[in-house]
Formats: sequence, C-alpha cells, structure tokens
Amino acid sequence: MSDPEIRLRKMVEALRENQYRITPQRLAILKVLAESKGHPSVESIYAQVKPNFPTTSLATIYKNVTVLKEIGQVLELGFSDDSNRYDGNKPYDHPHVVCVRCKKILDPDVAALKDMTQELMRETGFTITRHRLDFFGICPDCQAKE
Amino acid sequence: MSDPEIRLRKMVEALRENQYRITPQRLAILKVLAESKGHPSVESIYAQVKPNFPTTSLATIYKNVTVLKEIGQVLELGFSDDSNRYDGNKPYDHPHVVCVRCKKILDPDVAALKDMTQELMRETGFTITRHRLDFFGICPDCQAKE
DNA sequence: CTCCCTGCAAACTATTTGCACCGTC
DNA sequence: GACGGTGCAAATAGTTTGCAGGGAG
Repeated sequence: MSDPEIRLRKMVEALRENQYRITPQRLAILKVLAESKGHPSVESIYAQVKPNFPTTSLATIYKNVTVLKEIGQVLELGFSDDSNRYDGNKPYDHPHVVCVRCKKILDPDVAALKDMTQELMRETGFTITRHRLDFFGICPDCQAKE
Repeated sequence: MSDPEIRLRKMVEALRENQYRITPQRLAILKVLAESKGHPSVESIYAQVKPNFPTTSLATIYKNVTVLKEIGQVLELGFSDDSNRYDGNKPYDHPHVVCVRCKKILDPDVAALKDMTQELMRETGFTITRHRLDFFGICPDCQAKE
C-alpha cells in the first residue's frame, strides 16, 4: 500500500472518530491532500476536485479544510499575502523553504529546531506549543533560469 | 537622545531620501512606530494617531505603512488569521515569540539562526534571502493567571 | 428517517483605490 | 505654484455564512 493511501485512510479514520460523515466530495478533497506532494492552495484543491464534481463550490472546500484543520489532519501554512497553502501529509508544524519565484515549497530537515525551542522556553519563560518557520529565497531551478 | 528619537530620525531621513514629503500625519504615524515597544497593528496605530488628527482615516495608515515597508523602515509580521502587526524598531527579519493568550510579542535572541540558514542553503541549494520564524505559546504572565 | 453536508448566493472584513481638496517643498 | 498626500466613499478579494434540498449513516 502506497503512502498516499495510508495517509488517506488515516484521514478518513480521523473523520469517523470525530463523527464526521464521509461524503464523495469530502473524499475527493482528502485524496487531493493525501496525494499531492506539494502544498496545495484552496484554489488548487478546488481545481482538482471540480472535474469529478462540477457543481462543487469553493465554500465546500473551505468548509472541509476547516474541518480537517480542527481535527488536526491538515496544516495551514498561513502566508498572509497571496495564497494560503495546506499540507495534508505532514499535519504538524515543520519548517518550510519557499521559492519566491515559482512558489515551490520544500520541507527540509532541521535538526537544531528542538534545541532552539528548548532554548527559547528557558530564555523567555514561555510555554511554546506551536511554531512557524519559513525561509524564503530562490530555488536551484529558478537560479538556473536567470 | 533616546532610542525612539534616533529611530524616528532615521525614518524621516529615509523618507526624505526617497522623495517622500513629511506631513504631520505621517510624522504621527512614524512616532507611534518608533516609540511603540510592542508590535502595533494598523488598528492600534490608528487609535494612537486619531486623538491628534481626528479626521485621519484607516486608509492613510495603510498607505503610510505600505510606503514604510517599501523603503524598508518597517517590518510586517504577516499573521494570516487576525491582526497584521508591524515592527518599526527592528525593520529586518528576526524571530518572534508570540503569546496566543494576550498577544504579546517578544524578540528573543536566537544565536543558532545564522547557522541554520547556512545549513539550509547547503542542504537545499536555495539562495535564502528572507525568513519568518515565529514561536507561539503562553507567556509567563498568562501562565500565572491560569 | 435524521441530521449533517453541499452548493448557491449573499454577507463580511481587511485592505485598496479613485478622486477632489489641501499643504509640503 | 506643482504635485504628492489626505480623507472620504466606493471597490475589491478572500473567506465565511444562511438556508433549502440531498444523501450518509
């Protein structure tokens, strides 16, 4: 069984556990999130669901993404300016590296993160529960196209 | 001369260098940004300018904040959800620690940041120019009020 | 058969824009 | 005096909401 399938099952299970119904539209949205290797925007999810459910509205995508956020199965990246993007594969806080040219987003490994959080808690007295670490720049592909 | 005064002068100078006029309203906005120890929102700036210029509109605050962003004299923190907040004292990228309860924002020192950026550039091949590091949690004050 | 979910349109909110008048340079 | 800035109102865009009908459980 492939990774996306596993992820899809986990999401469905989480929905059931929280007494949410599994509708075809909902399933289609889950599939997009589970199969997408990138970090789709609401618009992008919409575009991918639309072919199978031509009557689908953006409102439904929003409603479902909200539900998935609430049960912790999707991470909202929260870019203020333009497109809000979502991650259905790693629904927990993690660092991102964003290409400002082509909007590609990578999930790098940052070993030092845990230490940094510990250090901050010591230094500030805060109890830190969430974080958002985004690095912006130009990816190798776009550098080559200069 | 106090720090806020120095900051204010720098901002005025930067505006002049870019051929922007120094109007009383603009100066009032600069003052709020230079004197504020926190990270004011547009609304908060508005509230502080209004007493001196009762006819001021939110549009003017937005226009001026945009100008200041453009000449690099103000940093937009870019919180998607509710209030966008601004930093007129350290107009360059730096980490934040945010209390989700009282919305207080601190600027901690994170020595490891430079190393982390270097490591990411090596690992991903990206040229990294900007970042956004925010940690969310509960501040000591709010913990005490539990 | 009961509700939750969907899809449409309308509502909302933060931000931006157009334009006439005003005031800095 | 010229022209950039202000302040009002209207426009815009992304997201949310209300509600009636449809379908999952």
